[in-house]
Amino acid sequence: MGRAPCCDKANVKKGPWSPDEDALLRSYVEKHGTGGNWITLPQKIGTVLSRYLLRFHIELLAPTLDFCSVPRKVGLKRCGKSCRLRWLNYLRPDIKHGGFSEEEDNLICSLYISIGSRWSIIAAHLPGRTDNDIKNYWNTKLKKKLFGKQRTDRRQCRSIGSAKQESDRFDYGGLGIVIDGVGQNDFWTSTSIRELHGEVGERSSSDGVSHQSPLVAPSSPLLQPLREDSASLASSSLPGVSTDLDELFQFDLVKLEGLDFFNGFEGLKNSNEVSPLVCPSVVQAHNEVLQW
DNA sequence: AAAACCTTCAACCGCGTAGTA
DNA sequence: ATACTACGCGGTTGAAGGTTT
Repeated sequence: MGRAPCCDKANVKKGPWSPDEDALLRSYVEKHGTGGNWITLPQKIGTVLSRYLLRFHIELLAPTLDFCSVPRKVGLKRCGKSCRLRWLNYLRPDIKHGGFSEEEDNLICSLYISIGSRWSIIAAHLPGRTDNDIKNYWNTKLKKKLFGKQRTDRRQCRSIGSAKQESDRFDYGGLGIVIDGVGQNDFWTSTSIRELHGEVGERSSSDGVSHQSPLVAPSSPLLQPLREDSASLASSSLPGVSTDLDELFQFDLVKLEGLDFFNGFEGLKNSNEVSPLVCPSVVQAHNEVLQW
């Protein structure tokens, strides 16, 4: 018996996000926040959007449009987990896109040498960078740079998003409100409209969606003190803290060959101490973990 | 020109952990 | 104490696009 899936795999869309999906998620999260529950977020987005579209239809388009042309099931057909990832890695307003600076390279390298592939901790020291971003950057470029492979300088002209992605789309009333994932049987009937009206009426005051507090920027991990990192390092699945910390800082001297280009690595080759020439925050992190 | 190969990176997967009933 | 649920993390995958042959 495996673990239960986090969502109904058959009814969620996978693959690259379309610009419309991005816009839906972004606007919802910016307005309503996540509500502390990513799993139910796609349904909430659908609920809000359904009400909006129905009102839009009734108030503005009723004289001209057939009710049956109003989409009944709208929203994000995405797994909550996927929404979380998309928001955290791409849509968050404080994300820094684009190439890494030399300074960032150095910091990533030194932190990797110091604490290994704890990408979330490393990301916490690079404002605007995500762990996924740093992990990819490490795996594709920095690792090769560090361990001697020639890096090919290549333009990064990959287009963001997925313009090529196909999906069933519904252009609402030809007014530019485009909805993805509307199938043949997903349109409103007079019965279903009544049902929704009843439902909205019953829950108008205890709605749980419209009354959620607006998004509060998560306490930025970027600003958290290193001590927290140290604590999480020491407590994260490390049964024997001192032993494992020792292992954590056992540098493989073979792997450190070829690091000469990197300021401060000379010291690393000769001892288990982080050279003070390495970025100060790394020294601090290293020392605090050891002290812990 | 085109096939083969390589690189990049967004997204997925599954596991460990924390919180809660 | 136990079971369940959701979150967060790190490893991996695969599509897209670039480069080489």
